[in-house]
Amino acid sequence: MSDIRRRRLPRPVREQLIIDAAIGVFAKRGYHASSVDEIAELAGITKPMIYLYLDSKEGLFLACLRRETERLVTAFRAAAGPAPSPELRLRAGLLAFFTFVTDHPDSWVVLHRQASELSPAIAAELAQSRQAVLTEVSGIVRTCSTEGAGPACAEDEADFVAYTLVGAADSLTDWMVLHPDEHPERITVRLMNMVWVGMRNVLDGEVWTTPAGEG
Amino acid sequence: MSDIRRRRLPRPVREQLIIDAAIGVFAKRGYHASSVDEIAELAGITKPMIYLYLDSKEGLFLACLRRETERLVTAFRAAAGPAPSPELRLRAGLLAFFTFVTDHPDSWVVLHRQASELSPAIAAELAQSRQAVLTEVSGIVRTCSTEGAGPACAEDEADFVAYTLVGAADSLTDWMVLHPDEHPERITVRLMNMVWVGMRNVLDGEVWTTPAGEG
Amino acid sequence: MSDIRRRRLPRPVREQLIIDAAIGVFAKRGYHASSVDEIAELAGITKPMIYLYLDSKEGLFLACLRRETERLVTAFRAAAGPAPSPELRLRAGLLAFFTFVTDHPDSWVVLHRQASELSPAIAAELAQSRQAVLTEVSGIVRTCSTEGAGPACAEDEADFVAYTLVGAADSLTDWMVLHPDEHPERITVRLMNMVWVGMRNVLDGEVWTTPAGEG
Amino acid sequence: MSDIRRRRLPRPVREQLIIDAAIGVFAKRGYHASSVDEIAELAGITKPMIYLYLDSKEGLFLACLRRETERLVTAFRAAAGPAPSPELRLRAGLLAFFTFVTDHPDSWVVLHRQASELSPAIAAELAQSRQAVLTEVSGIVRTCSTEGAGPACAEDEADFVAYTLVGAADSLTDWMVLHPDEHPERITVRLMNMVWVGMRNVLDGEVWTTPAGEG
DNA sequence: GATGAATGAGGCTTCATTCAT
DNA sequence: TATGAATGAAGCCTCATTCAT
Repeated sequence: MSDIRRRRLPRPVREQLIIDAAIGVFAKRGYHASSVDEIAELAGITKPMIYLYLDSKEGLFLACLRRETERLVTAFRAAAGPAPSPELRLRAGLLAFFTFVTDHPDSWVVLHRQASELSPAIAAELAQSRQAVLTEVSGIVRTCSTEGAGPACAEDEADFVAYTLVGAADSLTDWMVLHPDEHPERITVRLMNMVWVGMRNVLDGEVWTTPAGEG
Repeated sequence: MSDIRRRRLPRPVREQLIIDAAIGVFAKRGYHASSVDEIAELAGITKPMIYLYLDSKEGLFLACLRRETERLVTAFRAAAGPAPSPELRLRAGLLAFFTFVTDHPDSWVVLHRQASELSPAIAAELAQSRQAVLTEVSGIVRTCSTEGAGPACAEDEADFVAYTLVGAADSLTDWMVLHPDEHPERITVRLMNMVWVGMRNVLDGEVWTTPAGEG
Repeated sequence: MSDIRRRRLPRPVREQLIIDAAIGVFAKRGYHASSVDEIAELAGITKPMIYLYLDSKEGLFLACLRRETERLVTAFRAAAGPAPSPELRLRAGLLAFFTFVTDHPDSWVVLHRQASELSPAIAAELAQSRQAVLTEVSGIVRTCSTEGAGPACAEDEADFVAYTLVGAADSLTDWMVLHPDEHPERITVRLMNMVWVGMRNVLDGEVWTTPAGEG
Repeated sequence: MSDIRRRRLPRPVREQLIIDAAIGVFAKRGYHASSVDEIAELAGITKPMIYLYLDSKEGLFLACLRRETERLVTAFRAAAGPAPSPELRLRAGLLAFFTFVTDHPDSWVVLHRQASELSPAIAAELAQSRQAVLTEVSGIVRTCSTEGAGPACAEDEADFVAYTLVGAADSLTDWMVLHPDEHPERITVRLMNMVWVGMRNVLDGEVWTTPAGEG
């Protein structure tokens, strides 16, 4: 009885419902191919409400970006922060990431799979969003080197490792779609296996050399 | 005489010019935000020619995809194929990739940075294109395990590693933009350093375990 | 106590405040380009109040028209009525007009500078408003002829003169903007200088003829 | 046979037809209340053609403004230029004006009866258009003073007179609508009668004074 | 007396695509 | 081989107006 057609909701509630709907459509179609009409219909209201609350299609997309970036970063920090060692922090962060992507696949698509076609304002926000993720990862990575390496050099190396990790994790979200039975835990363990040793090599400045006797 | 404005070119030549122009525009704006008008102007002809030769905007995009996929796979194979060991094949392949991206950044954007917004036909072709890259990598990876592991299992593991590698490499193309002085060779070495050891652990089925006394 | 934010004003007061705001917006933007939203905001209330009190955007504009027409006509009559001779009545009327326009430029813009784009109801009211002004002027003009000319004919001539005068005066309001130091008195005198003699010629039925030996 | 549905006209021809239609609609409804749809329908084509040729609604309006301003100014000059005396030049100019308005009433409405609601670009063009008319009139007026008065002062006076004349003439176009049997010649003569003498007083710097024994 | 929530309708603009030459 | 002319469809956005409290 309390849901007499969920009409006349207070603004903050409506806004979240609109953003929910928008994420779904933006993820499915991409920014340009999404129509505000479809988002409005999915949200159960009419277009003018979207423009009243979120200003424009661009404003709507930015709102999605901001909300989901915050959610992801929060989840990542909450998981990685309390862990007692660099190794476990990285493991916890990766697990949080794969869990987030498993639970909110649309959000991840909206955050990281938009093409290069976006307006300056959106491109800036998107870059910032991606940077926020990289910053979290890089922060952990910097604490992972065996020795306490020099700061400037270490920063560059840590960035390199962070890009590698984020790219690998992103790509593995596609692999997950092909292996729906694999749990985030398993994937995390495998990725750790794959990068943990080599990552520290890189951070410590060790250099791979062409095997003896070859090209 | 030679500058009768290069009108009346034979069809195959025109087609390549059109595809050249299209890749530039698609990379800059993304599929949906690109207009056939702009591509026609950049190619120096009128729209009806595009429709006559490539059928539709979709057909034009597919042509771009196919040509560039073939170029990339060919470069990869030419580099990796002749190398005498798995390690060197992987190294050569990665180097070929980073070199390709450095030389043809637009092509890579068109191939791997298009949003999820595309029509079924395009989405299929794009998946196939990405799969072609993954197949090459996976093929090499499968020869890298220390022991000759069981085939079925190995295939899955090799795929996992391939997704990781392609994702890492893709992401590192962004890192390259921020570090324009780093050459493909340097990046390849670093990436090898980072994954070579761990990759073989994964392929050999070794399992990372939570460090003793934690979690 | 007096600044409980002036909420809950009695209806007649609120109505005047709304009309004040509306005149400003209508003058600045024109009828169609004005939005009820902007008027409501400027008036310090919400849109439903405007609809409650003035019925519609059209009703609001009509209310502006009526109030300002009455103000202008009243000012004109008060000035022209008591003067002892036709000449002085006309002079006083013109002075009242230029003074009104100086003091209430928005009102005059709303009254006489709206495009032809208005709804029938508004167009009718606007025509009536302009006619009210013309009627005042024409009434004075009719008393200005030297001789007591025949009525029917005189009426037509007086109308002609009235249109001329009102058009001239209207146009001079633009001239005033370019010459902000000129006072209404000076302009009135000049306009009188320019039309007084010829006006009476026209009213007396004298006909200008092409100068001898030309055309 | 040559008019197999007037389709596929060359661009310059189509453009003029579009402008013709636009003037009609803009005059009837005003800029804001006019819809590009209606203009397209009246022009016998579809909207995209309008945008292809004239860029935007604003561009379309500007094209109307420019074409009609040029026509009016040309007609005015052609009439006034050759006349042998100031008086006759003014008379010829006024006659050309009233003839133009009679023949192209929509053009005049578009040129001088648009409200204050227009975009900066349009407002600027409109001001320029009105100024062009005033400049023509003012140029003639300046030659009308009895004596050769001082230039600077004379310029100001001439402007005053020009504003008066243009305003009077504009207003009389409304009067003409109520008196459809009056020909431009008659109106011109009357207006000359009304202003010729007084105008020269003003230009010569004579000052009207309140009649003795009054005020 | 006053308002926050909501909408139907319509306007400007652009795009992929085709026709006739 | 090549193009100027033309369009159907659809998208973003805004506005006057009303409902429920």
